[in-house]
Amino acid sequence: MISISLASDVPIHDQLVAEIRRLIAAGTIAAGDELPPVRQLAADLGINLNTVARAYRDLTDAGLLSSSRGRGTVVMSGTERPTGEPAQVRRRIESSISSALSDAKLAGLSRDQTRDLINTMMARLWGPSCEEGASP
Amino acid sequence: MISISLASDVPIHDQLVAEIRRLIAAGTIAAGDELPPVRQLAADLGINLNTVARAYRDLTDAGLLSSSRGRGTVVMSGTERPTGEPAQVRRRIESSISSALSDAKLAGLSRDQTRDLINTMMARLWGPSCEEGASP
Amino acid sequence: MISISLASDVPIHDQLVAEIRRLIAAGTIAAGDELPPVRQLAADLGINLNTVARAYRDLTDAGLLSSSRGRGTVVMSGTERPTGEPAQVRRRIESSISSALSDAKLAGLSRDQTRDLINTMMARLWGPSCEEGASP
Amino acid sequence: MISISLASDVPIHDQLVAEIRRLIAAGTIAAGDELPPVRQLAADLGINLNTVARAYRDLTDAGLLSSSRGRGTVVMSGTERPTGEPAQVRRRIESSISSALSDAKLAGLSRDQTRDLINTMMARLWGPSCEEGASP
DNA sequence: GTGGTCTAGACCACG
DNA sequence: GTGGTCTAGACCACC
Repeated sequence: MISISLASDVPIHDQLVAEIRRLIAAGTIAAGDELPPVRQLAADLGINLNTVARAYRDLTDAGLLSSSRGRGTVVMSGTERPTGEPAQVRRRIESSISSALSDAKLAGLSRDQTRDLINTMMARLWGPSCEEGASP
Repeated sequence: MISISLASDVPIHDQLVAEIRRLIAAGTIAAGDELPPVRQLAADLGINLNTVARAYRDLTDAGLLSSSRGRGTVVMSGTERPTGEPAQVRRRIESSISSALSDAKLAGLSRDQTRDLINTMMARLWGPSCEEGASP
Repeated sequence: MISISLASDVPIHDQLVAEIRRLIAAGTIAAGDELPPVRQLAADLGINLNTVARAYRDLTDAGLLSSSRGRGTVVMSGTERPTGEPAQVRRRIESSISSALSDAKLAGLSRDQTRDLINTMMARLWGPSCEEGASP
Repeated sequence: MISISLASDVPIHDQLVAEIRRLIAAGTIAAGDELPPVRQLAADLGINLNTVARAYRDLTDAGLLSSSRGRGTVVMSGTERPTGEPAQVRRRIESSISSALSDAKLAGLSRDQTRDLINTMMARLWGPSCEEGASP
């Protein structure tokens, strides 16, 4: 369920963070669900314990996970997440999307390639769309 | 041309980096173009000189800018940019988009809200689309 | 009696922990006293049940509270609290105060502002001081 | 200049963070100053490289330091620090001081002991006070 | 030289 | 069993 590329130049723990965030956003893992123990996930992915621990810690600091010794790591309920004021949230999202799109264009992707990529990934998060299958 | 929010919780230099990346991706500033001196940009935006310097440095590290004493700061041409292998690039883009979409969903944005936001920002990068609106 | 700011960037459960610690330290709630059930406190404060539960858990882990099913959550007596060796305690306190003062100075508070703030908060914990004001 | 206790139950990297924050707040190290390389500080303190690296990273994330490969770690200028809105800052400080005072009282320190301790540590941050030497 | 990352393996505290 | 911390030592990328 979690896919990691050891060959990527993106640090493994950052990839892990992104993957877990994606699973939470997609609802694949929900508030209260337990994440696999660091040792097990590390073994499954073939990476070191500390690398997983760091990803868990980063997400705990961000308020998405809650881990405690002896009790495992669970997904926090949505209300626990410090989102800040609506305007701030909006800005943060815009900044995040702007970066992603600039990344794509700078890498040479065309508008349509980028749109396809985004549609694919939105489908993974929100479920398949009714709009995109009909027109092309 | 560059918009910065001092109230945002996103670090100012990160906002600057995102904005400049956007302008480069959009072609508003092209390879070889000179960026304003750090002092001038800092004064224009009402922010600290060091903040601008750090943004320039981050972009220089990323290979998008080239600065040297006396020559100012210029945009590198696309072909000089170190992009890495195609598969790596693809992964990096996917990772970037995945994070942005997860951000949006975790912040409570609906699929349509996110789609609208993306369309707006794509229009700023690639020009207005023919699909989403009839007027332009 | 407990004041929480939803707008603050300090995690709500951390605010709750600090507030309850303050009430215990001030003697407002004493050893053996029962704390309100998580559901009630959550409803009173208008926050999520899990948030209160986590605060109670953190305090239980720290040895200040004791909760068990059916008995509710009660304040532990001071003698039962695991404090560690005197030297360790001293170090921990110093570390805690050092952090607080550094926080204040880094945020731009002057010596007098910080002193006033501390005096106010000491008065809430130990009762009004004879030194700082003539009236009480 | 930096003092660490290996015997303390406070994690070493947290002690390091607190110490460096203190030095920055006290002005002992100022904006633009370079911190010792991770390897050197680790050797000086007799601890591991990674432990120092983690402290540096935590402070970098917090916006107090700026480190980049090959260039060392420097203290950020005050304007770069994301402090947020005044009201938020005030709340954060209050929360920090409240915790410290509760710590002290719960550990059994008297009002006077706590006051003395605070005066000592304020003197280290803001310089010796004129007020405290005269009366007792 | 610098910081950043990852691995391997150990110990601790908690439940 | 869990997560948290620390050590030792390696490699990388950057300057």
